[in-house]
Amino acid sequence: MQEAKRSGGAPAAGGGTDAGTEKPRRRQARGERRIAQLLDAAANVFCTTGYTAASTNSIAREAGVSPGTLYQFFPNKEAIAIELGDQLLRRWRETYGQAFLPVHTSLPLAELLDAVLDPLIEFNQANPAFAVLMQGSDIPGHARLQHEKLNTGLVERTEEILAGYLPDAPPAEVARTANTIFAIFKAGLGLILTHEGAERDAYTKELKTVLHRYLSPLVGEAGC
Amino acid sequence: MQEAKRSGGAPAAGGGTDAGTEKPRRRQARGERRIAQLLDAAANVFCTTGYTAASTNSIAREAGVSPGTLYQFFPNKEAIAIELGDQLLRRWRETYGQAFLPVHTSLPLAELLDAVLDPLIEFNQANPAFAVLMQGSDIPGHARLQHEKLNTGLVERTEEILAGYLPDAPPAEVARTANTIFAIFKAGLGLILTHEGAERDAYTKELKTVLHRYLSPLVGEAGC
Amino acid sequence: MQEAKRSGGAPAAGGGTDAGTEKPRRRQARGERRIAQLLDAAANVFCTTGYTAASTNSIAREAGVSPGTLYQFFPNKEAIAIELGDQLLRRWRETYGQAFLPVHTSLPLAELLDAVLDPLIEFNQANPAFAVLMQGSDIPGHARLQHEKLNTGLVERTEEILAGYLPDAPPAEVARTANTIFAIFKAGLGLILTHEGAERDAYTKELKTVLHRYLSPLVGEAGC
Amino acid sequence: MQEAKRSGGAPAAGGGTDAGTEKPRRRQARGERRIAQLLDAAANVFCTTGYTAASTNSIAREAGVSPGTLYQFFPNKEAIAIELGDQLLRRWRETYGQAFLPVHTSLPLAELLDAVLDPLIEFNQANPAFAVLMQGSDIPGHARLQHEKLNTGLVERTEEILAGYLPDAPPAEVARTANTIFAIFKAGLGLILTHEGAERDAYTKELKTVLHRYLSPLVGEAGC
DNA sequence: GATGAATGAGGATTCATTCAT
DNA sequence: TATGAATGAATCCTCATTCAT
Repeated sequence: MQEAKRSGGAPAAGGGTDAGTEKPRRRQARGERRIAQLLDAAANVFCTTGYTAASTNSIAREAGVSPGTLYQFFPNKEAIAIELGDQLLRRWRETYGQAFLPVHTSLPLAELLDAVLDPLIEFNQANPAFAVLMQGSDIPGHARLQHEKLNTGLVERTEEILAGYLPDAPPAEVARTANTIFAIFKAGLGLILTHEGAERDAYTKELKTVLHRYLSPLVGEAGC
Repeated sequence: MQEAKRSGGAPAAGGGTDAGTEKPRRRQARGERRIAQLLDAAANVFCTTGYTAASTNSIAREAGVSPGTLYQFFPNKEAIAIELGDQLLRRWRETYGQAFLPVHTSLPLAELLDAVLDPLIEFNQANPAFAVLMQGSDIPGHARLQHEKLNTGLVERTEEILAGYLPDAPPAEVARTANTIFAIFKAGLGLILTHEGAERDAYTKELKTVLHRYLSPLVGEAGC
Repeated sequence: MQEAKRSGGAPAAGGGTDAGTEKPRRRQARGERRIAQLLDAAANVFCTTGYTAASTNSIAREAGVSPGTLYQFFPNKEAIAIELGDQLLRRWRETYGQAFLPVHTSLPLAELLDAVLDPLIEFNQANPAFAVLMQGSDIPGHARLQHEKLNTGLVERTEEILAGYLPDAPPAEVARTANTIFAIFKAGLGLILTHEGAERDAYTKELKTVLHRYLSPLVGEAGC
Repeated sequence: MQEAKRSGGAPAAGGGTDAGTEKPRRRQARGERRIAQLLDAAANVFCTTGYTAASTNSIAREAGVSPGTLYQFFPNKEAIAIELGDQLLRRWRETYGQAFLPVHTSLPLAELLDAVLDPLIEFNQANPAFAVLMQGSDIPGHARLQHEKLNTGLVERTEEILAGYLPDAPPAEVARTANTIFAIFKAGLGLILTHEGAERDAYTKELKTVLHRYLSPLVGEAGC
């Protein structure tokens, strides 16, 4: 689950390929594991109780470590959320990120939506904390977390794709459209994640329908 | 500071205007005022800090009463949120509710959307706590609050209207569509409330566009 | 020990002499008692462990109340020290303060020293926390506490008396002399309070000797 | 940052000059360096935050080593303070100590004071931790640290000098006088170290004045 | 009904110290 | 030796809730 970073290599001292950059760590094998444990635990707790109600003690307990251990790796609760967001975004990019580059060339809208949404939804199902942090209507002073990292990343990506389809639209309008798309996506994602089985699929389809109908006039496709 | 309301008066019984229907709760006028004070304060505090971070003490302070007084009217924090939701829903119905009944007859979609959304948005601007409680991504065990009251109320209303337009659709589909509409509405409302001036208007328009494009095929109108 | 504030009067509502000024309190009889208890406890704990090592929980425990109760009256540890300092200074002034006014007229130095030091030493023996707060080499950011309250009060008083004796000295020099006197006093007080019986008396005498010899040339008295 | 002093020369034992007595601790050169590092760091931290508020972790961090390393050389925080006091006293003796032996022969008081105080003040300016540990009004159970080491050392030295001047005084009185002198010195030192430039010099002079006036009658000199 | 005092468990965070590597 | 991870009790402080007046 958390072993995504250093696949190969000796467990203690990181092989020999990039010797030199590894000096200031050393005994961090254990530490890295702990960090992963803690982030996992935080993801669970954030999903279960939300950010505000999540206590650092409960995260530590969930991770099976003492409170002090948590604070050896994170200076406070916010830092945990930030690092978790970063990690999820990184993981997202590593997992699906590359697939996006070719996407926005000039696919038909329906296929574009499939290509973009399916991986996102899949990733959110596998990492429900992602949605929690994106939504983040819980996190005090959340603009920092939300817009600087998770959302900005995705909104900007949306803007880029959008700009490819709407080269003539004024940037403010593109931004507004991207925000709207993203808000709709989050709303639909909420419905998808709170349903299961056939209903979940139906809501997935519905989300695509909404976005297709919203966007087809913009990109000059027949929506009817 | 806090004893400003204890005018004179007998401890148990006061006026006499509405005797008859209201007999056993005469001197509850004071109580009603207290409740209104407290709910107002709660609305402010919930908007400012969110539900979880709002403390009952801060609500009492904001209301200018003591913590003990708060607990004379509400058994716990959750009850405050529930009652606030009820009150807002009641207020909503009192203010705009009647106007809805005739609405869903057979207006063109665009006008229906105006007729439904404009009051809702207006009401949410005036009562931002409404949005907070609707969104409610803060409130632990929120399904109870959300779906039992605010949302259900509005979603059901949406379903009713929708059913008027789609008499042949299976109920499950109507429900799903209503949920989708409502989710989109909340998402758009979030954008609207977090922007101001021209941007706010633009997002309002965008929300209507989204819904119009989503719904026009359903209701058999030309959307293109 | 802490009943110095409202000697006479009914326990609950403070007699009738100053009716009118008592409104905004009401149930604070209990509260005042608690505050006194807490300040007493703080005095003990500060004396025993010093400011930094004193924990708010230990103060509450010493006072026989829960931590929460402490925080109903004091926002934090510093506030306790400040209020304790204020209370001690107030008590000092109430107890001996008036006696000082006539003092500095034109007593012979030896008698002035007796008149000033004996009450101060006596008061410090009765209220050892006074010395702790004066010394205050413990309290972080202590300039606020020390110089604004306890010390300033006494140093200024020293300056005034001194200025009476040295009308021609430049103010900077008077200030320096006052600081020196006060520092010597605190040093001597430390010795006095850490000894007992005959030794204590001997150190008291020694302190007076030091100050007498230091000051007699200044005030134009034969010191030899 | 912290290894700035290890210029040439082994500080205590290292080198090779006195081989023979030091045989079994060859490779302790590293250890000595570590200890010096740690004590330096402790001195800084104690000066900055005081003993109680200084954390062993912060000392280790300031020294650029891990907490575990610190505990390889010191069993606990108190031991660090004790060893630091010892080291400072040793350093004091190495630097100025010898000069004292001839001092107390029979200098005039004013010159004696210069001869004793100037180096002490200078040393304290260079090693502010010395004053912190001497004062030590922070250190819980400080009698141990204070009187067993720093202070005793200096007080005893004062007693010796004093006894040279007052051969007929009873020892208890000599001890009391020495304590008084030392207390005055510490008080004056506090004033000196908290002022700068001309004020610092003025307070230095004032301290000498105080002591001169206090002592001249004792040693049979004309103080007027 | 109203007040404000009282509670104590729980929150985030730190710290002296120990342990595995 | 040195490291840095680990601990858990203790720190300050808050909070929902209750109680005496």
